[in-house]
Amino acid sequence: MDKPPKNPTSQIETPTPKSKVEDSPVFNYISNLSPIEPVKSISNTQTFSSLSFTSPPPVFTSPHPNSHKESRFFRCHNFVDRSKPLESLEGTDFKEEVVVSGIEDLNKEASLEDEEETSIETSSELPQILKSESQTPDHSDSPCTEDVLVEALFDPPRGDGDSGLSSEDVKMLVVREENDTPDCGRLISDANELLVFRSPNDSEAFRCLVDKISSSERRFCAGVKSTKQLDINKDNPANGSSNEHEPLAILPNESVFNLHRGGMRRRCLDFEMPGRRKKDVADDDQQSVCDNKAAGESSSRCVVPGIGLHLNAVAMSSKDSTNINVIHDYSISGEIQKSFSGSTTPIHSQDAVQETSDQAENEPVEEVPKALVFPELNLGSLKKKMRVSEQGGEGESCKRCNCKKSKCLKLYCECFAAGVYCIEPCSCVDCFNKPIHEETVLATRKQIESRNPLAFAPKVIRSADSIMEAGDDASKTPASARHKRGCNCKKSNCLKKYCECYQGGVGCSINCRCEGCKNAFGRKEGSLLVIMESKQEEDQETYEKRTAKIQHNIEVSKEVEQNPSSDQPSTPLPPYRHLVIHQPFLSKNRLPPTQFFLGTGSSSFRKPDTDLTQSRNEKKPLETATEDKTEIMPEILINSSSIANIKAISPNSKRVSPPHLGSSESGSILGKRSHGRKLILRSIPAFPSLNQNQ
DNA sequence: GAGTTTGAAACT
DNA sequence: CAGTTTCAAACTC
Repeated sequence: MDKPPKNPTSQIETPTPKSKVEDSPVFNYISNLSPIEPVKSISNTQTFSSLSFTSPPPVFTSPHPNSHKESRFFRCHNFVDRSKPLESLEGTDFKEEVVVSGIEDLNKEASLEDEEETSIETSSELPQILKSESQTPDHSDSPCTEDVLVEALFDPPRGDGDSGLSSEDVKMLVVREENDTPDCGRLISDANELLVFRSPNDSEAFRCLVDKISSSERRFCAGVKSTKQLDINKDNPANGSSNEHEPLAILPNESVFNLHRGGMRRRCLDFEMPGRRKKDVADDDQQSVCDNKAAGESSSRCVVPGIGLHLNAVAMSSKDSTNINVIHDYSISGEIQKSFSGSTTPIHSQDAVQETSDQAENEPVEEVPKALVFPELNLGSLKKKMRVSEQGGEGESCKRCNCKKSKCLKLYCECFAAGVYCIEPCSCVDCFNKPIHEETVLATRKQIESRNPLAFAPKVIRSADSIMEAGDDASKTPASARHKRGCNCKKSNCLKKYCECYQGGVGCSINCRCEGCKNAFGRKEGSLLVIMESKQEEDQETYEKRTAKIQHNIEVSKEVEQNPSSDQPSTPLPPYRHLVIHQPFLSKNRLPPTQFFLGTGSSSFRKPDTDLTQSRNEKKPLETATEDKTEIMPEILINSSSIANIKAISPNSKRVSPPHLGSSESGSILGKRSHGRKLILRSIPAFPSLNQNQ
């Protein structure tokens, strides 16, 4: 707030940039190619801004988390935008979107699973909204379906409880949309991609990550909101005089996205977690939203399991992974619909019902869920959190801190680090990380960001590649993700949560300075190589199996699609799906499969700016990747076997992930990698990074 | 629940 | 940039 160091401009610029961007030939080109619209550019800026909260540029810099998701989101939103110009958004439509988005956010935070489930359940409303949107003439294009799908998936919340929509409804929607749009296939694929991205990032961390920031912002915003309504640019969704939508409404689409994702979730989480935060008085609005949603839907959303605020991956990783998985299933492109109709929906729905049983979800999904969940993570830290939070699902999601001396204004504080306000459950002393001290929080945040622009970025970045990775092991491999900076473990051998890599469910990478690394998710050193080698061995052995499995899964999925009635628990969602889903997050303890090497988009971490751009770029590619998914898996496997070849291999240039084996994350390498990887961009030729435009 | 261990974050 | 200190989570008992 005080002074936006560098980036502040980005926020401010957001408005202007749009025009510029739009005008630019590149923009036009892009817009033509992809569903992305001008809004997108805006969104980007906003999103970042949102991330940074009101002003913090640094946040923007931290690209990863958000960026991935954002880019995708943009699309979705974009689509919305398309249908409705920003202005229109302001109108009623806007509310709808907002609501949806808000829901999404919540879901994301909570957990992808919930999202999906909720989406299904709650979808009743959503569908309508979606429909309306989809109906919009603009959408005739593929985007519509995509958006719709995406939203549907994410939407969750609203209300519902609902009920009503069950997997069938969702299916209907999907189908309907598909029918509507000729390009359904593409759309679907896109949607899948989008979904995929979200999920991971979710990290992500995407989802998270990013999400974290956004969420954090949201919280902050909540606090701020009272103070600032005007700051549209900033993000402050907070304005929210009244309900959710207001703040959101204020924000441009992008902001909305961000808000939805991040802010909404966090708030919800916050509230939820504790049983509801009291703190966020300001958040009341938000709460109302959450509550509404939660209440309506059942707290499930909010509760959502666990999702933690933390965006970063850690907390999320475990559970989220499950969620993500689910999403992925849906997401899986073309097949998504199938999946919906097929096992997935029912599964999810079931899960949703159980909500709490995120893990349970897995059942239907098959392996993924269980595998995904980090055993340790959940057990360990979650334990505490769980305890504190108490509640069900929520508990975990929200992180609580126990700061005694830092006043929750340093990165020592998990809440602060996650970009969220401390809430009741926190046991912190002299906490300044509250809406009441918004200014202080923001100022502090800026300071920290000034020192390290990526300070608030998700620690664990999960690249799309991760998805790819999956493999049979998918459940196992978390690898795709990498820790931003790497760990420095000396005594824990990277086998305990002391290790951020391990905690995040990712393997150690070159960036790590750990000693005696035994990270179950992947060792460093040679780890990459080692892993690869080991993997190669496995791969050779398993590769065939995996590929067979994948194919089998595909077939199954198809069958399932054909026979929707039969849920396939296992769901055959194509293995990839599972894999992808699984992988992104923590896959079980296992390892890290080869993928890391690839790219793991995460790699980008180190260099913030570059990373950002890269990451963004990567993200895009990721989207494109969806197509490849089916192939990707195999490719991945292949890669694992012969990473070196990868680059050369990528024929279409689709995946050019440079195998930086070692590089997995290394910053310098990262940059390269990202480039390589991202390539794919099918729809998008080469996006100039939107952010960059900013 | 208290105390210890650990490693990130912050500081010098 | 390296070394040290501070801090809070993770872990152990």
